[in-house]
Amino acid sequence: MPMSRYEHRAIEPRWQDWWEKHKTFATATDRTRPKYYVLDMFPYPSGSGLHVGHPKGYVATDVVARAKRMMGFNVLRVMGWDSFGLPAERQAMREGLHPRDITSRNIATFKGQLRQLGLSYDWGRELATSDERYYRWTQWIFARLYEKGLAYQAEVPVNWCPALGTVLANEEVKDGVYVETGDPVERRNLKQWMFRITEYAEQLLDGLEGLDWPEGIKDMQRNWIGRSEGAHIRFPIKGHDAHIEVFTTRPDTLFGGTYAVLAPEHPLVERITTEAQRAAVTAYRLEVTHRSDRDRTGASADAEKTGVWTGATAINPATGAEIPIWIADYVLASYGTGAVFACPAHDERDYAFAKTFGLPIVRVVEGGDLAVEAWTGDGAHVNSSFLDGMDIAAAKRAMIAWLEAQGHGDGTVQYRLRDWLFSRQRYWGEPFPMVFTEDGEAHLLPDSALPVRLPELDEYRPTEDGQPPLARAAEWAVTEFEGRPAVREVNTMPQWAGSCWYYLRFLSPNRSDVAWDPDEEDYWMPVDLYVGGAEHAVLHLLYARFWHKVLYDLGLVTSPEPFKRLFNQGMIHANSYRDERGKYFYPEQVEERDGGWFVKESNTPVSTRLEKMSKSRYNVVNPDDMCEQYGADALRLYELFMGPLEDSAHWETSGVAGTRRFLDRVWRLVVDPESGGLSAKLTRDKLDNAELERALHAAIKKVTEAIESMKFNTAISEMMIFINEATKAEKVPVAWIEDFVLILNPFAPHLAEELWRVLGHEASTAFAAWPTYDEAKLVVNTITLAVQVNGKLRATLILPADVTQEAAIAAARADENVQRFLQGTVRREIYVPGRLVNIVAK
RNA sequence: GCGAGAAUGGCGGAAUUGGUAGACGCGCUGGACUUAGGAUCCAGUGGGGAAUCCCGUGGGGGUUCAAGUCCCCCUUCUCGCACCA
Repeated sequence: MPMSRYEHRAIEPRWQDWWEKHKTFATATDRTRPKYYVLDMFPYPSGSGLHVGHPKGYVATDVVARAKRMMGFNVLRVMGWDSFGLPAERQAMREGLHPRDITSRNIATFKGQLRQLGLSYDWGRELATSDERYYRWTQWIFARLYEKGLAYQAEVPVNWCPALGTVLANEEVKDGVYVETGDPVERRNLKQWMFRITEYAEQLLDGLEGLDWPEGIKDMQRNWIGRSEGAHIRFPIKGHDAHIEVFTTRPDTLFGGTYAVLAPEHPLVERITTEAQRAAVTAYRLEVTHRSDRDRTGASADAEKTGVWTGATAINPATGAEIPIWIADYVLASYGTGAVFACPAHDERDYAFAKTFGLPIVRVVEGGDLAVEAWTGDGAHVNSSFLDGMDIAAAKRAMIAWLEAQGHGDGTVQYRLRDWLFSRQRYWGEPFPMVFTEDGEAHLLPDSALPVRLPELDEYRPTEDGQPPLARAAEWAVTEFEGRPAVREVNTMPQWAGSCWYYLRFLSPNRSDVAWDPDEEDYWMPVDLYVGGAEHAVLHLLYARFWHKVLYDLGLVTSPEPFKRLFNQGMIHANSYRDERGKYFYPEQVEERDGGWFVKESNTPVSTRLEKMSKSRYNVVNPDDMCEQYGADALRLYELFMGPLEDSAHWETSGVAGTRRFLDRVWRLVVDPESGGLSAKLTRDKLDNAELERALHAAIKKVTEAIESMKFNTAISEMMIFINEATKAEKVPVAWIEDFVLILNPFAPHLAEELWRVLGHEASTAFAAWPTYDEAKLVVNTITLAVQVNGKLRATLILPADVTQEAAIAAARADENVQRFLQGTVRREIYVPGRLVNIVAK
């Protein structure tokens, strides 16, 4: 039964079923072709489903995947679920269901939504991190890290979030609140699992060099790792058989060091505080522990300083002078050695501190005005004995050499990166493969004991005495280890764990004997293109690189870096509407008139602004509605046509109507409205229409290049130009339309498949050969030459493309309008072949 | 405060990287076909102007025959980091 109109509601589900039935996108096993592994950052399957912002990256990778298949690559294109995590646990508590049920329900929603978009995933490789067939291997990798000495337990001051009843990683806390929910976070000392990611700081830094990642993301990682070169210097403490070890990046300023500062938590504080100062020190330390993180971080270098003198003094090894030892919370216990020497003349923080407490300021570098502020710029050293006259770089080298020779210190490298806090007090996460015997010793379970399954619980809150929820599973927790009674670790792993290695599990997701097949790994890795949001710039991407580097060192993977190329798609924003009181309204509740926006029913004025899409802002656009009304192909096209993929974009549903109109024009060009067969406009004859043919080749070229450059918006506009020209043309050769349908295929696959059938082809477009363009066809035989006089456009001439410089200039000078402006002597004539002539006159 | 990026019609955005600014799309205006159209097609659409002209890429300077593009200064916005010694 031929169809005469473009009925996306019939076409799209039909092709989705067809692809599924024919396993069109099952990953090829042929190893003779080049491979291409294109990966989306897999989503957390939330309860609210997808909005149109989510698929932007998925559509982009789908275009790449589909085009690469047509170009002869074996493509690995997969999707899975980052399905452990807090929201499912909270939703479970609200609804009285098990997080597992919540999770599978949410996954079904997400999967249905993705399926509607016609994304060419190999669903046979679907995985979920909360599936025990998956997390068994997450535990297995933990075991490898533990064996390598990279996992350890420590009593550490942690970010405790009372509202959630869990600790959070440093990266998850900003300005004293949990970045996801805004709940306040406080400091507590707890025994936690840590990863020695700091041991890999240098490698993680160096590895960035060769990666094809956005420079901004690489910078953020460099910044996060925070390598700084400097020195450790030892200051003997007067009257104690002990010394303070400080870290400094400015050993050259040692002669200006007039006091030392310890972090309030520093272990030496207790020992060196004098009786006279003890009360003040104790009070200050207490005050600091009560001070929230928000107060303590987030202050700038010149912020007002607090602190207390310990009563003790140290000897400056350079000057031999006695300097007071203070404690102050501007010195962080967790960075460097938790102690600094202060050179107030040349450090903003020390300057602010010295001014507050009237401590001496001694200049050792020329420059600036110390009466006003610290001088941190370069200059000749003064008051510095053997350093006098040197600039900073030279003085640093000289000082480090001197310290090392005298045994007072060493040149060293320090990282800002901290060890990774890896345990959470949650239920819905991976259990650790660890037990503790009665002596308190931790033991790694053998691989044969994996997976350590989550026990069934009906209550996911922490216990009354503050233990993690797993402590409620008494029967589960009590076990034995090598015949001795033991208890299981009741913390679980953070959500980052599963996403650290999922790209490897996709290689052999159904193997129960190995985490991944080494041959598959050798063939497919590294990921050729990884697309996702920039919000994962430091967290997920740094953690995953860390695990990968460990696996590389263990010989378990063959590539030192997991993601060769990274691309961050921008977010989609939409207008939101709210009244004075902050109440939001749905777009269909408001209307625009007289230059303002009003609620239709009440005439209440509302203000509009562009915001991130979210349920609470009433500005979410649902892809299901778009698929229903305009079709998945139109939606896919609009997602990419909005603007450069990396930019954030402003959603306008009318734009989807625009890409839909384009697809309608394509349809009408090919399909006869009466018969449903080929349009009479199409011809099997050869046709001499250089303009149209050029437009086709321009489109093929642009689309081909877009697969590498990811500049899909301009590629789509080039396809539109071809269709506009073809619509105007009397006749269009079938062969040209066929090429066009093939380049359209990655963007609008349902329509392309349908038209491909109408054009008489039996096979799917999925593996049709990618059209090639001919540079010769792109050459035009006439050029439009811009003619300028003194840089101003005075005429445009149509000339043969092979016009000589002389002929072009002659034609330009002959032009009537040019003549009018050509007064005075011609000083110069500039000719840019094929583009313009500029005549410079008097 | 430090670091990175951005600013082009009513709107989203193009511009071979120094060579006709505004491609393509949205929106808008007019027309055609229509009982009707939120369908389709055609024409127009940066501003000013009768004009073959003038002005115009956040603002100010500069380099150049020629600047959205290069250099200097400023403004605004976005993102990241933020007492890391």
